[in-house]
Amino acid sequence: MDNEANQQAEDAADAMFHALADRTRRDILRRVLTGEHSVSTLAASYDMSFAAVQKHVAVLERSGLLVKRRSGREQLASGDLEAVRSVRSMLLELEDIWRGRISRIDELIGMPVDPNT
Amino acid sequence: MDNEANQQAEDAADAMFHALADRTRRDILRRVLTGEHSVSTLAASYDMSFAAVQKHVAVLERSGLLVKRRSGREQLASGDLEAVRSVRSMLLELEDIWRGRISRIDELIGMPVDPNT
DNA sequence: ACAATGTACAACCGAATGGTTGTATATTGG
DNA sequence: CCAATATACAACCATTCGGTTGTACATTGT
Repeated sequence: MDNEANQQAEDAADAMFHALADRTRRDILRRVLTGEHSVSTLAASYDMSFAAVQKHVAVLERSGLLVKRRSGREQLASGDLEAVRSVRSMLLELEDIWRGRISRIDELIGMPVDPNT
Repeated sequence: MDNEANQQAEDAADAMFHALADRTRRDILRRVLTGEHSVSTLAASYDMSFAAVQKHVAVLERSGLLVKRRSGREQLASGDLEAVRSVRSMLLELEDIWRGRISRIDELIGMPVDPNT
């Protein structure tokens, strides 16, 4: 597994988790996952400047979790389901790592462990 | 739905996603999910000071993704599977929002959403 | 007893974050 | 054509972040 691609994967993970680590951005993401919203429409929902919301949208866009589409003077944002899925799969991978510990301990101690849940 | 509990949930989400938004911390989490590791052992794996690694461990601990147990002079860290799961469930919730299964966004709209995939 | 080990934490530093205001540039409606 | 709307982006500011070094303290091994 080349370090090249892994590095890019880590960069992507950094960007996505960082994008999710702010409640305003998570809220924006929830909204744009229900359908397209212009940046102005989104901005109207929060108690902060338009520029601040626009920057949050930019962070989400850079992470790939949100996609923008131009329509006249408006920029319509929508959430990217596949990106959300890819984040979830990273978490699943972590859980699989944990399951690896179970089987090892099972071997070592001889104590049968139930590998479900 | 009380804002009290929701606020706490958002705080927890902030902490967990923030903890995950750093590749060193993700790597530490992978290690401690395979089994217990002392902070020194972990620190030896990275090209940075012991204090830096210790702070990363502290961030993970504050987020709940990592738990520490004292054993003599050592502090043994292990990953908390349930916490990882709770993060994954947040992502699943987002995917459910996309599917339109969740009415959840209290304010605003009932935009019709195409319920496939 | 005491030197070595493992951990915690404070103080500091440069860079990044999350917010602001202000300015510039398209696009639209009348 | 012109004013209003929608967006982008720069400059700035306070705070947080990720790293450092240094100090303090408890536990261990000899």
